[in-house]
Amino acid sequence: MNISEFAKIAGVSKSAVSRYFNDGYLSEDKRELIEKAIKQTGYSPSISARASKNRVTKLVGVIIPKLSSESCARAVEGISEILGAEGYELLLVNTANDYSREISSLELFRSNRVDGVILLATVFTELHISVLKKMRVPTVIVGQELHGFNCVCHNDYGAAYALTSLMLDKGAKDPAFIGVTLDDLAAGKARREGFENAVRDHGINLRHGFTETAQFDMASGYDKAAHLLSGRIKPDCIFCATDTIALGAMSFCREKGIAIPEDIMISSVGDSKIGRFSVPSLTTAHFHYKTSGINAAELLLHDLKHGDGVTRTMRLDYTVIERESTLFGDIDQKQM
Amino acid sequence: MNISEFAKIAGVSKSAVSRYFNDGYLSEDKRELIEKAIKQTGYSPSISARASKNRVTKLVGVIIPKLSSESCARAVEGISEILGAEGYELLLVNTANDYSREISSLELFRSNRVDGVILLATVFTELHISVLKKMRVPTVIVGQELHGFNCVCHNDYGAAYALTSLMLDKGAKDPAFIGVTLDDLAAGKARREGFENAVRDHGINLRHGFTETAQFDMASGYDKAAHLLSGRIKPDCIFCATDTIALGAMSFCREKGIAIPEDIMISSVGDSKIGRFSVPSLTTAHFHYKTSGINAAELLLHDLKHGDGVTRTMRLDYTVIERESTLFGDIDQKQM
DNA sequence: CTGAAAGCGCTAACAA
DNA sequence: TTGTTAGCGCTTTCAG
Repeated sequence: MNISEFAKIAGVSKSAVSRYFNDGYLSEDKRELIEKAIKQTGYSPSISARASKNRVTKLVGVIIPKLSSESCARAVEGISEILGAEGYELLLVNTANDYSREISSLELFRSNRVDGVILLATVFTELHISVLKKMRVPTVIVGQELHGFNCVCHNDYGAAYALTSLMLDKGAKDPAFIGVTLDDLAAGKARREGFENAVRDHGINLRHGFTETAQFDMASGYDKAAHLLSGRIKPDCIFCATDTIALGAMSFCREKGIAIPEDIMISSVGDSKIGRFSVPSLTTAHFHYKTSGINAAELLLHDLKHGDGVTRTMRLDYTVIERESTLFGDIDQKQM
Repeated sequence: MNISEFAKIAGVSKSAVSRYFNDGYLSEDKRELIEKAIKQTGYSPSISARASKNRVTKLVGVIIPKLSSESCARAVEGISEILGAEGYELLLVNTANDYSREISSLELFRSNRVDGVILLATVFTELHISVLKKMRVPTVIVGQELHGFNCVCHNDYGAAYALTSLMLDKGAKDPAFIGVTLDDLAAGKARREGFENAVRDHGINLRHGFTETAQFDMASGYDKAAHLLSGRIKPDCIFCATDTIALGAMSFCREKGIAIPEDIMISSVGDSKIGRFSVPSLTTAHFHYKTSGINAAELLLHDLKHGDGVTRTMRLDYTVIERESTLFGDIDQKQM
């Protein structure tokens, strides 16, 4: 059923039908005729054809590294909420941590198919930046900061600094660090700097060999903790770049009978659900992932409506959540 | 930049360009000319215009109740993996548990915009069914069984039966149940029937008042457990329809000093990550959510390629994972 | 306010 | 193999 056919059934002209579904410069009579015909036929105009004429798809491309990661899912929920309310739909690409797919998806989105793009970013290569520069649709980056682009990011440095300080203020003297690749400027570099500066500002010398670099998974956290805790001299607190890594480290401690927090304190960033239920529960920094999605969507909408060429960076702050893994004394006082 | 303009630059005809991007019935000379021009201009054909001609969008609509739920995320990952490999992209709608949005999304997808639809279903109303019947594009339902439609579902009944039996075989005599609305035929009705039949088959009379209906969240699991455990006569095992509910119930027990599994055994369905790290860890049935997404995508592709009008139902089996919450004796033997 | 007609960017049938 | 030409279904002038 196309517009001509439908117009014939309704007894009006094609243009009248088109107007009905668009601006609506139409008399009541025609309007009623058309409505009646819609009830009969169930006609609805072809979105593809409309997109082809208008050059507006009402689609936003969303590129994410891993859908089953809690932070990603939350951010996408936020994006979906805002964009959905404005009549946009999401074209979702799950790269499954294959960063080359980020590039190819960006290229796919570059000149057509979508009206805008939101990229949940991890690592930026030269290629990323060159493709991003060529984007012809508004684009927002979430989770990383890249000068000259719209960004919504988290205060990674601050969170790491605060959590490390928390442990040192509680009397830890020999801190260690398990981080992720420094290629990841946010989760890698910024969190490491936050840790290191907190240590330095507390007048402590970071011991050589007390800095590890893990993958983004639990097994790796386990291994790195094993390495840190195998020497003669052992750290009395560990700051981990992610909850997942911390959970792996805790798993090692539990196995070896190393008491948390008595023998060693542990904290990390992310506030994942599991950290609330692990034993001990995990001291962490909550990042407002859903909010970051919401803000990214709003930034994009702004650009879509009045693309003023000005790029904006928005940094969301964290909330420290202290739980058992750094809590001396009243262990029963578990926070959820 | 449109095809005519580009054809002029490349020094070939429009059709040659079109052929280059499609079947490729083309001489090497032309091919090279076009490739050179692409490098110069970065031209790529408009997907919208192509969709408008072809009536093929290479888009599949995916409707899900809650993206941040582990099971959903995993299923979508599976879908994305298979469909992505075939050049399809996902149009994702997150209904945020608002079931009326399922209807409106289905209607949106009904006649255009997407080539096919995958619905992660929860509850079927009359309206759902009537809209589903009117779908003009291939549709696959995941997580529920609905006669006359393509379905990929889980063995809810069997999992509930198996877990309940496991607890009764270990000596529990007085089982209780915390389920969800029976409107949800899979997670609600089938799991409840699995529980009840296992109880009956063990020659046990289910005590009046030992059947509760909760929401899909932890707080509700907590409340229902409180209710079950407040009477004079207390159950010695609880089967919960979902891990989330079980975690809530465990939280109540922990607070009241009720020992799991010594005083009461608990098991549930889902194998969520948290259940692996909770204390005690949770005995559960693993459902292959990602596989269900993969199979749904494959079913859809089959229909897309040679829509033979035959509807298929695929039921995936479960794997029982026994952990501490039903494990007497060697409590240290924690399974991850 | 309305309908006819031109045109969006692309594909496909056709004749060469 | 190629270019010309006639569409796809819709929107948008442009007269009236």
